[in-house]
Amino acid sequence: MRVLLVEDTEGLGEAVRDQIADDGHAVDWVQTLGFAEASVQTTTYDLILLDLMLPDGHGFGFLRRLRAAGITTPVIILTARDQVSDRIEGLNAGADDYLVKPFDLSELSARVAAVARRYRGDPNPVIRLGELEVDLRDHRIHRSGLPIELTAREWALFEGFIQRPGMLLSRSQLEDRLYAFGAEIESNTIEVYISRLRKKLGRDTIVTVRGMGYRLDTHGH
Amino acid sequence: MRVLLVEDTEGLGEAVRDQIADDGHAVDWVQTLGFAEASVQTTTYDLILLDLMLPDGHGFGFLRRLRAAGITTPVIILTARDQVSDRIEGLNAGADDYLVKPFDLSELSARVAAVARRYRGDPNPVIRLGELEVDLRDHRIHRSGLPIELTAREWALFEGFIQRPGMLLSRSQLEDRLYAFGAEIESNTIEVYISRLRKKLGRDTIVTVRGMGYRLDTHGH
DNA sequence: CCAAACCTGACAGCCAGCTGAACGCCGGTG
DNA sequence: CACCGGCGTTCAGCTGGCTGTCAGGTTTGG
Repeated sequence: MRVLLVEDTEGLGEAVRDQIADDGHAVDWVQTLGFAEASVQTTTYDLILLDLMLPDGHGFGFLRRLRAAGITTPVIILTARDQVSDRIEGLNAGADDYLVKPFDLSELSARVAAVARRYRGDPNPVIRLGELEVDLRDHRIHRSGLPIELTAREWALFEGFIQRPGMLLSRSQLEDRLYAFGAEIESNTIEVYISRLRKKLGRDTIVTVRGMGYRLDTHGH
Repeated sequence: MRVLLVEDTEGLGEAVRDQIADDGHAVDWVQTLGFAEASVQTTTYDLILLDLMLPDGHGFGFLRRLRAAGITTPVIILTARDQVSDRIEGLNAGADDYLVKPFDLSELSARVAAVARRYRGDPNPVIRLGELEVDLRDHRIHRSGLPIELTAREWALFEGFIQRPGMLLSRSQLEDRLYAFGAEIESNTIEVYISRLRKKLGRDTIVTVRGMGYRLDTHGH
């Protein structure tokens, strides 16, 4: 998918861009409504991620102009506040979904994936990994035919591995998946969850790369 | 099944047409109410998918004229998310189901399949689920042979589970079934209805997936 | 053989979810 | 017109299990 990210905050913008790119989408990142307008006129996007408070105006106007111009590209709004009126107004302005900052990156991935699935009409993808069968949509896992229960956090972490099989994921990347932006964690929580996942899914499922991070064992052996 | 698709948006129309065709149905796609009226006069359809905002008028008028003419063909309405009151009005006008754009194509397939099952008088228009027998067409449920009464809301919720047995449904997905799209952010209404359904249908019928949503227990126990 | 990095069992606090109860609204009824 | 019963929604108290932390053990690399 081709994604336009409209976000003026440096740190957040980078994190979002990298995450979406890692998910396999092409991202154009602009920081003002002016650039956004120019981009949508020259390029056809499959999804727009739109921050509302921007240096040169409010995102609603941009969204309304889009819709008025007959552009039906799905739009997910990113906003700082939990203002209910914002949410309703956003949906009325033609937004498709809504993410309240701070959000964690797995949440973002999930929403973007939902749009992508809609876009491609993809059916339910079941991934096979050694003796594991993973149903991404239904959040179900079977190991040698037996169902395995994962908690919310365990799933969020494991999903990160599944979506990037064999790729090295640093601890901070994994932390960003589990926790809202900025809310860094002090202790060895990631290690604990890795441990819990290994206990449930098999010792060799996740491989430690000492000093670097973890990766999923794709040989599934 | 023979399906009439009334939808003026090019991209969406194509996607829907292809999806339904892939499901093995014959699709006629028209882009105006005028063509739609002409089509229903010359052909008998088993299902009509109806967009509401069309270049030559609003879909409700068409739907009402259909019903007034004694045509009982099932109608599924497709509409944008910003028309909150549409759902209630649509159901009053004689619609059978309701899909909010943008929707998942697999979601569409599920609803169409539900109609198909209902319409064809399938060998089993009654779904069996453990000790439950569910009659989708008549909205009747028997548990171990004894009739069970569900209220409107309870049925709306339960139907969502029945149409996608075993699939994980998030709270917001379930809320979307009960309300066109309200701001029902802070309330445990869904939990209350889950609780009531469990009381009527059996504790194990609906399984909680903590932090993620609910799913129907397909093992029926 | 040492230090750093990592693993994992245990545990207390907390939060998501469950449910009985109450309230207001609506349509039907006497 | 007042009453009544059913339905939808909200609230509050409760509970179980998830979560994050720590401590002590184990592995790895140099």
